[in-house]
Amino acid sequence: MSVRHSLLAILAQGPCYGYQLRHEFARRTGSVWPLNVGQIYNTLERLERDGLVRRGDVDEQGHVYWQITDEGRASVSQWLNSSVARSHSTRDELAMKLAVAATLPGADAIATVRAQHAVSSQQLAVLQSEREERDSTEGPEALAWSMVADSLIFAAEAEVRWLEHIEARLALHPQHSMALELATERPKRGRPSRQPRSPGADVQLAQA
Amino acid sequence: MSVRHSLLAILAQGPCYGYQLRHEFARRTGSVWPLNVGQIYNTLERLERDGLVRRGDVDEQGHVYWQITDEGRASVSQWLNSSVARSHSTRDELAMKLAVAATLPGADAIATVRAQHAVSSQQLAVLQSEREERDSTEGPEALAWSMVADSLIFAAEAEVRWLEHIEARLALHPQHSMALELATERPKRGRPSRQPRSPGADVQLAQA
DNA sequence: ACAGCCATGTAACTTGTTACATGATTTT
DNA sequence: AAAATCATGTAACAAGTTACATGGCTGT
Repeated sequence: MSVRHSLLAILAQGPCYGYQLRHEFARRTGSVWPLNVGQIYNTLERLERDGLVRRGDVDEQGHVYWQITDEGRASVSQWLNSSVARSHSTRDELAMKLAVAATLPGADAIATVRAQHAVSSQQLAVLQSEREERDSTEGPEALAWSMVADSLIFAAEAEVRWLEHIEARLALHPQHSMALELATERPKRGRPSRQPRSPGADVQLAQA
Repeated sequence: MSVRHSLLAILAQGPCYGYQLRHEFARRTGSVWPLNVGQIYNTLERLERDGLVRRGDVDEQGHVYWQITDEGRASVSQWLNSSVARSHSTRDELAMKLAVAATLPGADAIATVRAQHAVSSQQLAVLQSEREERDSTEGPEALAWSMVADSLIFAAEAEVRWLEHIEARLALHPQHSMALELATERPKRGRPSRQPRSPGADVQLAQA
């Protein structure tokens, strides 16, 4: 929903045409999240379908200017005045993956965590050096970029710290103390337990 | 992709039926990300379509057990052995929103940041107290939960710190030093600049 | 008998995302 | 003339998500 809302918010500043929108979005987000041009036109059509935007004038060059509607303006205000609900709604890909991996009897969770740690640390270092390089740059665009960059850095730092935290935790426990076998007895309503699976038929998740 | 992969990884442990998969997923992720049952069946059908899973036996109770294929096993291994690419691919909803908001001349970015800060701090506090409450609980499920909980807490802490960081930054600068008017001159290829917009026709983004 | 959970499934829909077709203009 | 960029659009698809229909079983 964030791309959609961002484009709408930009349109609240004044009519834009497709390519211009892409440019404005890039300026405001430091070009961190590249936007496929096609997505702009898709999003515009969907916004039009929802009555938040309408096709406006076409200039001599053939540029199609889109303008926001009153309903669209209201939607932008609502967006800016509401807060982003995190935690329980947002699914964190990495947390989900590592939680699942850690509870998989066949998998080597520590290796997965260590590999991720190497990559995440590297990414963090890249972000930090980029940040330092551009620190001297001035102007509103640079400010916008540094805001986004800081967000990435803060998030990456937290990620690395979390990875170190759980690595230590996993290292403490013997081998697979988090391993969860498939629950054979159903939670409620007594049902006949499944025939025990043949022991060899289990996972072979050796790191390929 | 994470739900899909998680379900497949669980199936690598042995055949499961739909509801069971939901239960196993919940156990492994501390029930933090509730999964609509319908999504399980959708995902299973899509995994089947992609050859990663096949319909297996049906027991006396009518439970349809799904089993992973060799291709599916390969996919799980690949998942576990690859790292999650963050930063440039992942779009952070909040970072994107606040970057856009901060560059919108009509919007009160500081107010938006402060409102978000209140909500995020509150959410962090809730997470931390939940974490403390459950700290004494034992067993693999509790470990799995605490892993996910820590991830949420680390991320929330980073979010709050970032919000404080940018609030200070925004407070320093006069009023709208990050404001970005729509670029009237196109970047390259000299094109006639658009007729200047009428001054009153601009945004009225007073907080509703 | 009835409410509620277990269980499977289907249909519709959302955003995001990419690949492609088409043409104008501009730079080299 | 060729290559690159600007610009608009279309078609298809992925993953996630929800609402709903349909039964069976179970506890009260």
